[in-house]
Amino acid sequence: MSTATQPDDRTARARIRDAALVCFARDGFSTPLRSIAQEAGVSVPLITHHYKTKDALRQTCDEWVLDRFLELKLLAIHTPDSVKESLADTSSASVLTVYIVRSFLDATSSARRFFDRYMDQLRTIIATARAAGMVNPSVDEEEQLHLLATQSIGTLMVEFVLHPPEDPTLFVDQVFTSRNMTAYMEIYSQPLLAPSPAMDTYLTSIKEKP
Amino acid sequence: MSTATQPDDRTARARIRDAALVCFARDGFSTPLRSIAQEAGVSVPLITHHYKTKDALRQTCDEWVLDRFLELKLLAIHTPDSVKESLADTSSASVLTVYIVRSFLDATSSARRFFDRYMDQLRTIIATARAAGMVNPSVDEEEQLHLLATQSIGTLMVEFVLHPPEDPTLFVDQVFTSRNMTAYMEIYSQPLLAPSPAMDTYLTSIKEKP
DNA sequence: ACACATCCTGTACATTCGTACAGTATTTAA
DNA sequence: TTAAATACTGTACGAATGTACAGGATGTGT
Repeated sequence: MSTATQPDDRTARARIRDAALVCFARDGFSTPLRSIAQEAGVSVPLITHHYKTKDALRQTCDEWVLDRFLELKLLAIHTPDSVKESLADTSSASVLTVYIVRSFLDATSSARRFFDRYMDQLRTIIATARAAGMVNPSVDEEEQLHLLATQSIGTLMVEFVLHPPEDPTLFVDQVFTSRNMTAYMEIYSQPLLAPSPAMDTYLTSIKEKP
Repeated sequence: MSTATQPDDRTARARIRDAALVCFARDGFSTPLRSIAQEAGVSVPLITHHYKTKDALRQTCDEWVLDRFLELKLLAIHTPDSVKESLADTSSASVLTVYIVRSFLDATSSARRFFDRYMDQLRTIIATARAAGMVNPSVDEEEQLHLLATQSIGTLMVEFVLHPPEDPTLFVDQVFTSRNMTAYMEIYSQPLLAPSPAMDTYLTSIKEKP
């Protein structure tokens, strides 16, 4: 309540970064600097004064999101425990999620860094879940991890394209509905494909080959 | 062989459309009209002569890809039979696939049309596979279909971002490697999550609710 | 009080891009 | 053959955008 009436605590440099983060998440990285300046309440040249170029400003935002990446436990929705966690803190992490999805939609190198970071995060989660007997073993666990990470990020991307949120804050609430979670739980707990001779021979063959 | 020496059979209008298709797939929809003109070997105003605006040109390409959509059986990789089919015709369908992925990366309304079309296609495939006993039943089959379609397109998107092909022709060969297919087969034929009391109660609860 | 660094703004420039316009060649129709 | 429609090009204009430059306001150290 005390900070509510204060105009703005943050320095202009931080205000610009936050404004850029919001604009990038909401409108994509092709957002004009003029929009960011308006969002931050400053002039355009002040942006180039603090951050030399637009690319440098974006890099700063990337690093900032990368530092906050641990907040995004909700991306790891593959264990039923983490599902409940995801329902806790949404709005702050939602903007980060949308920002990352935007990075992937932009198809630049920063997406690769986010992906690597996410695989690291998911690796430990699945490892502990496997140790607890909650996750079954795999023929090639690293390759399976790669597929799970790809499916997770990809699902977010498609969901974002199909139902773009007017407010980036609401994205994760919009994605992880109970209807979606049902399909998620089922697809990962019960086999989709029925056992067949062809499938069995294929699966046993890849188990023998390294 | 006979057509190899002929300069170009196609009318300029068709050449422009094909060039736009290639440029859009390779460089994205922000490709300048000048690049398309160069690729087609014509002047820029000729493009605006045949297709009034750039958006109209893109719409024409969208319709053209939508008409050729049935060639893309390879997107339906969820049954082991269709896997073998996918190894047949690649290069022609690969450009279409990359074009569609670009549409999703662009996050415009045309992506929705592609998605609906793909769900229709996948629906019949899974229905026949289910009738043949190859695919197990689901609690909410339409919702499961939606998830499978989302995962398929999303996987293509992430794969495209992580390993962008220098030549759009080679994308599908690059994606559907045997290493990837192994993980695919396993994730859809053997449960990832081990049965647990919490999971069982969750699954039985959603089976009773409509 | 003064010099100086920092913060900040207004203006302007260069580039890129889609599109419009005027005009020329080429094909078609009568 | 002639007139008209069609295909095609060169030039240029207007809008959007990132960035550079000059200058003013503000605070800070001596």
